[in-house]
Amino acid sequence: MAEQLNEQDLRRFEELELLEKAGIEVYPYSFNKTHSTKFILKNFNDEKSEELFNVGVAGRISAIRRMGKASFFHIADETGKIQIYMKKDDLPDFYENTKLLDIGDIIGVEGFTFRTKTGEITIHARKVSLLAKCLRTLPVVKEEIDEQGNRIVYDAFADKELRYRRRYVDLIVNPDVKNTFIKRSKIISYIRKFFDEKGWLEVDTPILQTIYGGATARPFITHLNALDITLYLRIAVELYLKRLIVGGFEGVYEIGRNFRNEGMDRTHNPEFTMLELYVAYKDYNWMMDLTEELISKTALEVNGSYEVEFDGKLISLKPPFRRAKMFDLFKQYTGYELKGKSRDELFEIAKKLNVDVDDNASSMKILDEIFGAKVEEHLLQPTFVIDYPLEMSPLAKKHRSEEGLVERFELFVNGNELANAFSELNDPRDQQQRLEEQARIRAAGDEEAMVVDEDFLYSLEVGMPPTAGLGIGIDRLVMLLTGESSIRDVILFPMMRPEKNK
RNA sequence: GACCCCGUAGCUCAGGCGGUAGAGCAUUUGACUUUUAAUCAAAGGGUCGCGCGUUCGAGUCGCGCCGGGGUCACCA
Repeated sequence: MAEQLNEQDLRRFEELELLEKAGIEVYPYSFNKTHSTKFILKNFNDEKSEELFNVGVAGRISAIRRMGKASFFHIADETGKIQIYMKKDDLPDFYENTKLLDIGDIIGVEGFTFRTKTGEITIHARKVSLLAKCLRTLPVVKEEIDEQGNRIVYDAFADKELRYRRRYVDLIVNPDVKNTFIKRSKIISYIRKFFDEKGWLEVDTPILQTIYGGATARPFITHLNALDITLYLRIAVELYLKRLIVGGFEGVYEIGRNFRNEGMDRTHNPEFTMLELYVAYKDYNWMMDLTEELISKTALEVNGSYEVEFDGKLISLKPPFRRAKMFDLFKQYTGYELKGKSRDELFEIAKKLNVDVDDNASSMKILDEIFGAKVEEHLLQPTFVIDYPLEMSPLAKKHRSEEGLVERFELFVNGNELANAFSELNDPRDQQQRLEEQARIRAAGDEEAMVVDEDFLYSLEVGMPPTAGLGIGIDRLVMLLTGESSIRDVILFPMMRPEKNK
């Protein structure tokens, strides 16, 4: 991308020098900002305008309308925009310099608040200070409010590549982007509050791990020079949080970054934020109730409503959520009873359903394919899919009454997986067998199968109480609650291929 | 990884039938002391993503590469 200075950028560097020559301190050290623009707009009272007679506001110039010996600016701070009125008579020494101000410059304005003829609350400047010059031309976005009160945006900054690579510009120019990330922050802090009130402990466990586990995925590999060993960036926090349950904590959670060295698309970024929660003495039924409470309350907290619009589809997060056993869903949407079927029978059924499967696919793989092709699309409204086949879930406890199944649920919303939870497997003998089975699959060439973690097995032998565990993909939850359909729109700095210098 | 679409001025986009590049905003100059997509007048600004080829001539056609978006696959 162009790092060169264009005509307009050159002019800005020139203006900086002209301002400096005019005796202006172009990079001062601070500014006495007394009010936010939002506060002023909310609290200005025409009857008592003297209350906001001495204000200091600061922000970035977003619009300029010069009219000879008077000018109107808009400046934007974190909370919003406010109009500034500058008049030559009131700024005798500075007014000439206002010609050297550009859209994007950061200024501080001291003055009094009034309402213009056309009714807009405005700061009448008594003193204007340059706080930082914007030396790079920003996209110019113009806005109009129509009679219905709708915001019409002209020439919005729309180039996705530049918006992601220069998120700071995106944030300056596209106010909705800022709102998305404010909402993201609110979602995460609400979840913390919700868990903290339950008395559970937020913990930090290693990101650099000698053995990675807790999920099936390929890791990022790195090296620790001090010990000359290979380390992996974590793909999940599961096994460490369970060790803490063994250690005697009864409720622990972690909200943190996981790293998976796999494909990137609309719902996958190589690093993503995961929430995991483990609570002792509980099972997955209890966890289902909790998940429902958490998701619905979070929606209400940040959106003021259980309803979410996604791609024009209306989704209701009002509890209770639908609960359906996995094999009942298969029966409902394919017409076939798949429970207890052999691998070859499943293969035949998949063919009849026109689901593409590899000739040598395992029965798990076939079930997964059929689920993805025939069932997921029906799970628009929140649905707990319950009781998965054992082979798909090496860390989940065997079902108390159903042979071949585990006590596991996944929450689907809008056809996407949002949460995954089990009654955690705490029998070390069973866990050992399952991990050894994973190791066999791995040896047979599946790079994503799990690695045996001997210390984790040792911890189970020390004894883990019955425990319920939950994982929620925070990025996907944020997507759901903001209506964004790309994970890149809910991650501030999404992974991008580096630009090549030409 | 496969396929489809896109890449033209700082931004948003037009041109695409091959003849040497256009609009709006932004910028510069001038006018304007309550404007608000301010207005009016004039001017400047482009290796048309990069490279190779076809052609008298390529932004336009072909091939390759780079970057982005989307669909699928892989994956949770």
